[in-house]
Amino acid sequence: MGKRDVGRTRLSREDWIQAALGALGAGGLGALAVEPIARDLGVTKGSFYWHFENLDALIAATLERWAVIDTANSIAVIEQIENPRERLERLMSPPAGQWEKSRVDIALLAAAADTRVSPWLRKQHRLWLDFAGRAYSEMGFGLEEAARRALFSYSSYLGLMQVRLTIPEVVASEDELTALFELMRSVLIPPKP
Amino acid sequence: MGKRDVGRTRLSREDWIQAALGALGAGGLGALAVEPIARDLGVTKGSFYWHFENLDALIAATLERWAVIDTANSIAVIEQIENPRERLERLMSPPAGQWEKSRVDIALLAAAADTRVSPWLRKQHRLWLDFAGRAYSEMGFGLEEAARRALFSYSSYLGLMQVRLTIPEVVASEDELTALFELMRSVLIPPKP
DNA sequence: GATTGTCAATACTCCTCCGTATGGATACAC
DNA sequence: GTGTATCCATACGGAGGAGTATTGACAATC
Repeated sequence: MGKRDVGRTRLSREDWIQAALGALGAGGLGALAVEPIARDLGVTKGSFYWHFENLDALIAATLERWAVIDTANSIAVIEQIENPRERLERLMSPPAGQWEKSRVDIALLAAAADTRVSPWLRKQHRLWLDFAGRAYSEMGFGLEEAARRALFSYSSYLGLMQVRLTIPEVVASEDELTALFELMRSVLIPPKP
Repeated sequence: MGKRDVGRTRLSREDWIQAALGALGAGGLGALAVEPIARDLGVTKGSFYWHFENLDALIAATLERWAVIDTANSIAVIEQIENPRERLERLMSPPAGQWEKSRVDIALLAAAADTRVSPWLRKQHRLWLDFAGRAYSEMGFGLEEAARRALFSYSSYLGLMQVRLTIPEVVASEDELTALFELMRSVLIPPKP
């Protein structure tokens, strides 16, 4: 966010990626630009072009990093759970802790039309859909129905985060948010037999 | 879309708004720019600045127009139905005909961070939420629960359209889309008593 | 302490877009 | 057909960002 201490240490490729993630979450893909980020880092673009080939390289590196932080961090953990219903319940819970993280998700969703992010976004979606689809399948749904439910769950989840970020007033309190996700689970995960 | 016949008739303010809507749906808010649209219309920006004060004026006019086309066309029609369940079912149906229309919706959602569209977007959301909330309320839900269900329905609807536009492969056939919305209704609209 | 490698500042060129100013063209009024 | 309003082209100026090339500062190494 704020400018860093001027004249302190020198920057690494990693610093640029972190700053890029911040810019992406704050201002969308359009904010992922060399000169603005350089200003924010208290540096000129002379630095940037030493660490990266060009802007596209930064975007690619940022997406790559995000894939590790985001999906791997959530799905990889939930995958350990053996009970499929429990997996789905975890999947349909409010993002733990930082809403800043989901800002990046929404920013990427908003940039779905951009050819530099769309292929990457497809992969992320497939991961989620396959994962949720498998859980539904294990719960006894046929393949088609399982895939369909997974897709609908995913859509609802994304839509919920998007609306929350777009019009925060409607989800004023944390309690309201909890209730919303509770409704989501009760509606999308069939009751125990 | 394609360039228009060069040297034909002259343009009206209306033509610019139509072209702007096309650009918005095709390339997002970023494509709502004077010179690109002028090129697409086979005209220079000399024309534009005669019809409009500046770019912001075009954006405002385009949003205004979209509010009429979109909301008035859907909600105003459904509002006539007296049965609340039927209203909800109509609300949660695939957008009639043109998917081009939902492209604009998604583009605007993607631009939610922009201060020129966010106030307008809020109004649209409120319209939808109030409308669906009232329907749920009439079906016997308490105010809180009705509002919550409305919000969740809206989120799901938006998410569904967004995912469909982002990864069309997952909703390959029309039948699959129909099935998806059917699932949505069956899950979000309580069965008849 | 001189050398080499790492990182960043400066100073460009190129491009795209916004907005203005002004004059030219076309249609309509009368 | 002359005049006037309407619509558009041309030619500006200015801003901001992508890249490149060159030089400078600092650190590590030997």
